[in-house]
Amino acid sequence: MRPKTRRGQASRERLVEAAVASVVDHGVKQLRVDEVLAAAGSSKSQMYHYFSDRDALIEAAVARRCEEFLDLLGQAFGGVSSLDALRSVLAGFVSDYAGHLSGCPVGTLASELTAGPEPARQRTVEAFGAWEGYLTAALQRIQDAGELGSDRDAGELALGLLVGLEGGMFLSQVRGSDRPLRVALDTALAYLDSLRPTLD
Amino acid sequence: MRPKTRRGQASRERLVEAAVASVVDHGVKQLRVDEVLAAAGSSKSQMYHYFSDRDALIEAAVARRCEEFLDLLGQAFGGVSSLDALRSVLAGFVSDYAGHLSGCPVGTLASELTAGPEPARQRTVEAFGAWEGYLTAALQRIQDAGELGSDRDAGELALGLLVGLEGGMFLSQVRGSDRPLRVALDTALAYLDSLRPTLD
DNA sequence: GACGAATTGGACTGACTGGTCCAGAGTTTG
DNA sequence: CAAACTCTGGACCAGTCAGTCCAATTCGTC
Repeated sequence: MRPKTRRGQASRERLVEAAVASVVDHGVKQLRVDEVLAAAGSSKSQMYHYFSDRDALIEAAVARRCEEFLDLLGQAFGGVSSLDALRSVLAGFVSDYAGHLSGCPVGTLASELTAGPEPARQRTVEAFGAWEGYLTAALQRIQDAGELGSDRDAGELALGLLVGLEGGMFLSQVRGSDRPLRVALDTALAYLDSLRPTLD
Repeated sequence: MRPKTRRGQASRERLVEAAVASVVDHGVKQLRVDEVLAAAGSSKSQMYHYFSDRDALIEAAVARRCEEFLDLLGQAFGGVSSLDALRSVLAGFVSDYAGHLSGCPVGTLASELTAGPEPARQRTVEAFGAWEGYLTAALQRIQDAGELGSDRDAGELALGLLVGLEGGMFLSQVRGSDRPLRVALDTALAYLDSLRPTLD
C-alpha cells in the first residue's frame, strides 16, 4: 500500500532506508524485521501497513540499493569514449574497492537471492543488464573513435569485462586482497589494447 | 570427537554426507540440523557426539565438498601442457556447467561464508588457492613447451583465468544462460593465443 | 470542530530450531 | 562374562522471529 500523507511517506522511507542498511550490513537472509523496525524507530503495524510481508520489504531495499549503485556506474562510464578514459575509470573503481573489499553491491545481493524471492532476484538481474549496457555503450564509443577494430563485437567485450569485474571483486573479497581485481582488469585492458587497429 | 568403532565411523560418515547434500541443496545458512538428522537416519545425540555444534558439522561438509571438487579439477588440469589441451579441458568444463548452471561449488560456499564461521570459510579460501595452483602449473607447462612467451607471468595469467571462471559461472547462474561463461573463457583463450611467441 | 481515513504502538501468538540431557542399547576388552 | 566405554533415541527446553490484532492517535477535509 502506498502512503497517502506526508507523514506516511516519511515512515515508509525510513523503513526502506533501514532495510537497505540492514541488508548491506548483515545480508538479505539475515534481515530481521524487528531490527529494521528499531533502526527506523517504527513499529510492526507500520511495516505491515506499507508492505505485505518481509519479502516485500526486502524487494524494496534491493531495488533501492541497485538504483543507487547504477546511478554511480552510469555517471562513471557515461563519459567514457577512449581506452585511456576507460583505464582511468577502472583504476578509480579498483582503488575505491580496495578500500573496503566488501563485495560487489549487486553481486552480493544476486548471490544471496539465487534461491530467494523471485521479484527481488529479478531486480538484480536487471541491474546487471543495465551495467552491461553502460559498458557496451562505452566500448561502442571507443570503437567509433577508432580505438577498437570495427570487426570486434562491443557487446561480447563488455560482457567479458563485466565478468572480470564481478569475478575480480568476488575473489578479492574472499582473499581480502585487491590483487585478483587488479590483475583481472589489467589483463582485460591489455587485451583491449592488443585489439587496437594497426595503423598501416 | 572421533568415532572409535566401525559403527560410529559409519554414523559420522552418514552425517557428513547428509550435511553435504543439504548444503548443496539449500545452502549453508539454510542447513537445518533436524533435516540432516532425518536424512541420515540419525538422532540429535549422535550428531552432538561427533560434532561440537552446527558450525562444526558445516565445516566438515564444506571441507568434504571442496575436497571432492578439487579432486576433479586436479585430474582435469593435471595433464594439460598445451594450449589445445587447455582449450579442450575448458570446453568440457563449460559444457558440463551448462547442464546445471548451479554456481561454482566452491564459489557458492565461499560467498555464503563471507560472514560465516571462520574455520569453514578458510576451507574455501584454501580450495581457491589449490585451484589457482593447478592453473598456474598448467600454464607453466604450456610456457615450458614454448607456447607462451617466457616473459609472461604464469601466476598472473592463472589468476586472470580463475577470475574468468568464477565470474563467468556466477553471471551464468544469475542469468540462467551459459553465455557469460562461454564468452569469458573464449576471450581468455583468445588472449592467451595472442601471447604465443612469434616464431621468427 | 467533527467525521472518516490514515497511521501508530506494542502485546501476543504460533512455528521453528539449536542445543541439553539421560536412560538404555551395543561393543570392546581384560 | 562383566565392567567400561561407546553409541543411540527422543523428550524437553529456551530463544528467536514473522506475522496478527486492536485500541489509540493523528491527519485531511468539509
